[in-house]
Amino acid sequence: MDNNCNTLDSAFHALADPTRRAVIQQLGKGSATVSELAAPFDMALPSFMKHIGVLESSGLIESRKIGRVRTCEIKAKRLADVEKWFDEQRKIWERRYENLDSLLNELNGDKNEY
Amino acid sequence: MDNNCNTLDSAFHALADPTRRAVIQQLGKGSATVSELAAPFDMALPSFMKHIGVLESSGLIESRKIGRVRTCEIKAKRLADVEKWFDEQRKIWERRYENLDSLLNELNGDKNEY
DNA sequence: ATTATAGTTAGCCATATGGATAACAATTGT
DNA sequence: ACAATTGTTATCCATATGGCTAACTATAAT
Repeated sequence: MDNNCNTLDSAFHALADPTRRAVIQQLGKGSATVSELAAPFDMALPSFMKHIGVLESSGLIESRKIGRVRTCEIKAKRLADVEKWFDEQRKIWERRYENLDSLLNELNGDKNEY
Repeated sequence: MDNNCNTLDSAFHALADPTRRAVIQQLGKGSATVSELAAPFDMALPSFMKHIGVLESSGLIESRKIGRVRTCEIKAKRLADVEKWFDEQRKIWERRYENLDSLLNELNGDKNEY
């Protein structure tokens, strides 16, 4: 996987915002309209729509308008693409450890570093 | 996991840049100094150092200076924290599918949507 | 036909981001 | 001592981001 990758750039950027993550989480439960999605947030609609725009142009969601209502749904595949990046990183850095034990030890060690 | 979470904000933001993802990938292979990490990039050192700063303040890497050399290492746990967010999302949206087959069908369907 | 609903478009604004250069430490090598 | 190496600090700059309001369009609903 290429790190110099627009897809990952925009997906990670889209996820770097609590409003947008919350939208993703909500859409994980099922499709929803823009105003349904916007309801929990204390934010003007045009501002909220920008978040929808960022999510959609990142490929994490998709939407279509029927009548005056725009309905959004999550795109499972794009989330999977991002996870794949993590899988690949893990493969790389797990090579440094002879066995799973030393890896787990490092993970546990980190918990006590602060 | 709370979506309104500074840790995720800064980690996702840190990963939303190809230079920084490449640094993470390189550090996955082992610790390295700032100038070693900077070498592949056509970028002034102060600019590159900002990326290191972003990565470090996100908790994805850690560094310490010995003499005049600053050595960086990856922090496995923070990457794992981010992956955990994906795990939780997957748990949520997998509830919508009765079985793995319909899930896989949607994933395959997405491949042919363009 | 009016009115209410659901988005959209167009600006505006403050701050953050990602890059640069120039000048300055502080170590290390000769 | 002097020079080279390795970062660091201080500005500066253009653009992007995330919020707002005001005014608008298009589609129901009454």
